[in-house]
Amino acid sequence: MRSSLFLASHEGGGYVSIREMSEKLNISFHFLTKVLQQLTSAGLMESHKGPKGGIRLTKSGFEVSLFEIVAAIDGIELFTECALGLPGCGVKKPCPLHEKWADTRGEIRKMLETTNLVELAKKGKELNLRITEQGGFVWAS
Amino acid sequence: MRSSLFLASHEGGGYVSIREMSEKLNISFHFLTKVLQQLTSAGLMESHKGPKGGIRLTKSGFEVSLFEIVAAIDGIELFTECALGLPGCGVKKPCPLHEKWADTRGEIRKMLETTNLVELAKKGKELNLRITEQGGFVWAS
DNA sequence: TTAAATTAAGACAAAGTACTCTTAATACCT
DNA sequence: AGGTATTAAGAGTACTTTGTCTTAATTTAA
Repeated sequence: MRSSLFLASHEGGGYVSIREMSEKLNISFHFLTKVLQQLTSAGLMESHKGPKGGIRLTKSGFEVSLFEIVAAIDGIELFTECALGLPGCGVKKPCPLHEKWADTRGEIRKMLETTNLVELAKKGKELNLRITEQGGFVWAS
Repeated sequence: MRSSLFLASHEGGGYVSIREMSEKLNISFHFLTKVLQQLTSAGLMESHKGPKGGIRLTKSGFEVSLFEIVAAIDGIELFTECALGLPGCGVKKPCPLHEKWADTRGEIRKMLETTNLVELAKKGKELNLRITEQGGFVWAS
């Protein structure tokens, strides 16, 4: 999410090197690379090798919601599975928690789905909100 | 949660053996024992050794919310930590997601806090809702 | 055409979580 | 008192997740 926000705030929309991003966000280069590979294969980002290469949001990535990022990294099990772990739990064969949990996970999902990456980055830049530990307010130029 | 619901539906309120519960709920005996130890040391349940021994909800355990069960097993980090993992994220030094995530985790917490164990068990018994995989509707007698 | 700068991929390692097993402690019953 | 049924505790194992490292592939630029 932090890397996605970083890229979304990158006005030019050009490629940003993973090395640079890893330093600005204080994330291990190799680890960040792995995460970005996942987001790339999910179609949210695209990469380019070689000098002047790097990574950027795809066109659709710019309009992507936080939900799609979560889904790409963690999957959607959270939003589909029974709170008690019972297989096949649903309206037909519900567990006692089914209804309440369905509501609640719906709220979580709604929040993620209605939160747009670019909006969030814009707000972050305007209000100078932080995306690094140090409270450094590092946004892509 | 399943074991707590099972005990909450146990009318007499007497001790139920872990062995019996593990068989009815289809949970490994040793594993269930560990989980129940956590709930016991959190004060939600009390145990008794020897023949006729077992485990039961404490007085307060009967009025406990799901939140207390979650807190005893998984801790409360989910309800206090920053969605981006930034230390010290709060109203003073917020991340761009802070407000939305604070709202959402509040919803989750509210649901858990306002859901009472005994109520849930009662509803479960009345509507014959399941707490086992097989769709067996096994509630304590 | 070669060197350098980059990401990709997969093997590897470490840490954390979930689960199991063995032994000890305790309580009941005869 | 002694045997048996039970939970407690801690060590141990296995699985999953997280994170790292090495090597390969690709692209640019001189």
